[in-house]
Amino acid sequence: MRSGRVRIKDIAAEAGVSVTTVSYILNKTPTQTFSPETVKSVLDAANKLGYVPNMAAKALVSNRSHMIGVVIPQTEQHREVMFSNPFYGDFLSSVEYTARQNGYHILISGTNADQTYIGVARTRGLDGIIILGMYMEQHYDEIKKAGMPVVLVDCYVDGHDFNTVKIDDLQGGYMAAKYLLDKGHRRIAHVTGRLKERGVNQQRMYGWKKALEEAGAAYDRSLLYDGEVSYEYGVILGGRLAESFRESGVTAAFVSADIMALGLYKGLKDGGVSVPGDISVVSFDDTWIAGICDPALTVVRQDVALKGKTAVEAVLGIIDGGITEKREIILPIRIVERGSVIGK
Amino acid sequence: MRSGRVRIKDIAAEAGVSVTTVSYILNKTPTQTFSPETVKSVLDAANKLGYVPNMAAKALVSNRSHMIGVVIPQTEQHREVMFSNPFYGDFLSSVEYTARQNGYHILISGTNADQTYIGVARTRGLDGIIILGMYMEQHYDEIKKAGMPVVLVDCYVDGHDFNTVKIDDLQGGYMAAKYLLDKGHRRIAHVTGRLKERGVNQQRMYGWKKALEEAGAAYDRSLLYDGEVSYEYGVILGGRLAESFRESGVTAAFVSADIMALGLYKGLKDGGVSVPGDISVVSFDDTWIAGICDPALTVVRQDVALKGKTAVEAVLGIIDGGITEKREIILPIRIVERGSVIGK
DNA sequence: TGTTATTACTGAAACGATTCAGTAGAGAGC
DNA sequence: GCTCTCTACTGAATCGTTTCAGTAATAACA
Repeated sequence: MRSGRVRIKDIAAEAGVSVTTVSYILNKTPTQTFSPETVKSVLDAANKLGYVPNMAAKALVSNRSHMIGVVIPQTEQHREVMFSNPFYGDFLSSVEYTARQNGYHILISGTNADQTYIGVARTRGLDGIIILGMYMEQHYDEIKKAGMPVVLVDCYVDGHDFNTVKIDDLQGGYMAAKYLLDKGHRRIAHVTGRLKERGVNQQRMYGWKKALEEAGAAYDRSLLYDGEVSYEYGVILGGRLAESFRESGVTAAFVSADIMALGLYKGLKDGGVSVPGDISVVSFDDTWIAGICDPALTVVRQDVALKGKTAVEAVLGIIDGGITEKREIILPIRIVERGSVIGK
Repeated sequence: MRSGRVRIKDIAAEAGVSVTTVSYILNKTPTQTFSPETVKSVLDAANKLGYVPNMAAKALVSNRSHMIGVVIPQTEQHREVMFSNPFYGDFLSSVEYTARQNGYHILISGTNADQTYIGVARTRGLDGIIILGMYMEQHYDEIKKAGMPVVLVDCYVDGHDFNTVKIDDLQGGYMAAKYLLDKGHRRIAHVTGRLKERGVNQQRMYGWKKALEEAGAAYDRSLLYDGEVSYEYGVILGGRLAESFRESGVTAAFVSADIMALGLYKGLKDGGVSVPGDISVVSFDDTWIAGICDPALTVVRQDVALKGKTAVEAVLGIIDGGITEKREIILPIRIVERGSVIGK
């Protein structure tokens, strides 16, 4: 049943040339020249026999797996990779596509206790890795030592010399709050998650705070709603916001992720608070769900697909040797106005 | 900078034993016995040197890559793998997790014109593949010939002898329509996509039709709304449904995917038709978005995570040689009542 | 004491590619 | 006719494992 594997050796026999010749011709090695007839006979033989290269053998000798790893955060309660998070989904679609266009495959993996991702990466011989939003000081040395091309996405840990792709999250938070301030809002809550971690949310919060302070608008701890970046926490925090709605005087909220914003909608609605009637909402990211809720979310938009593409190109740039110096790529963001904000 | 790779040979030298011994000890080969001291010295040496196995070499000699491929449908307009589709996202999370628990990694890939997935699978030496919802008669022979462990998920093409994991989609459609009929609805539209393809949607439609016919309820072509399985098409079809709402007498709709149901909500709302006030909606799948819309969707629920887990276990069963006969696994479904249906 | 098992370990051939370091023959230049 | 350069091609080592087929030494059995 199992089709006996065709090897380069079989092609060589069929075409009456050496294994070396077949390898050179199949790989179109530019430094080697062959007569058109030889080329044709090798190609024909390969075709006729149904040759399929063996990546394991290629990888072993060339030390190139043509795979890049993608590390996606997991939380403790969530032992699975969160493909369903729209941000990760959009990002991965783009990463997979760009990699594939360049002849690479991606190996997505969460990490578990007994295996660090870098261990997997070395075992699998990954050519490079893209690490998404990891709070990774503890892994820094290990990664460094592995000497593997690495691109960090959305990483705010410093003291490393890895290449980075990100947006200006502080500026994004600032834009969001400024936008609401310009619309006449004065008490603007911020709904976010994992604020203690040195990540994008912390930056967005700083931006929000900065805008409030600059405008001389009230800023106090009670305006800050911190939880997890999830729909469920959006609901919870929305509930809290609704509860204190009357006395707090809050008229707008800046939410640091679309998925939380949807939860917030639900929490507010259940608490009898309407969007944007009672509270205007600005969200962040502009994943595909931002457009499908009601009212559609006004957001600070980042191009997640571009981010994925850029990350792949960056890691490929290191792998192929072009890029050697440390580089930080900051992608643009902008406000996209939809229906979740009204002026005050 | 780059840490010189540690090989088994280096461990052997360090521990003063042969390469063979190291290999056996590291792999805990059950047929081989060694003295405790030897075992310890090898393990210590491996640890001290920071040994990381080389999967490419392992794969080359053992013909096992410990990777399984996952094929996710792409459409023509969508050249990227649709991670963002909640169904695929939920499925992949589960597949990745289950695979990882079993020491496997998954290779997700779309296909492009010049490379069939099976070609990738053979080149990469994948140990097995999970094919999701593919209308794959044209690939049947190729896959068959590759002699690779395959599990088909949600596949309704017959004449093959591959293992299959699915639900009873016809029964699911029947349940949805029956549920609405029992609630007193008589004119029940069906909103779906890619009906011409021999896939799950066709089956669900047959089930819907069967229930209508059994109940002696009206069934005519005008009740059928066919498009693509996407949010956008949900909006379009919702718009059409809203347009003809007054004269059609439709009071309920059975939608064949959550993502379309969300679109339908939007289309109906824009057309001035309310859910469930004017039209009750039953959706299908129960992905994470089914609970977050308003009103939350009453759905025919399938356990997508279980489906992913089952698919991985099935393919692992073939790989490890346990399962050889053709098997068809049908997972259970049930109605989950939420807020999108009212009685008539 | 001689045969047979058992334990602990090893040598070397694979696996399927790549690529360095050639070689043989033809043509050019003088 | 001699060297030199090119073109077209090849032999063999190498990548890091696994695993078959041993071997030598000791223990068990008759």
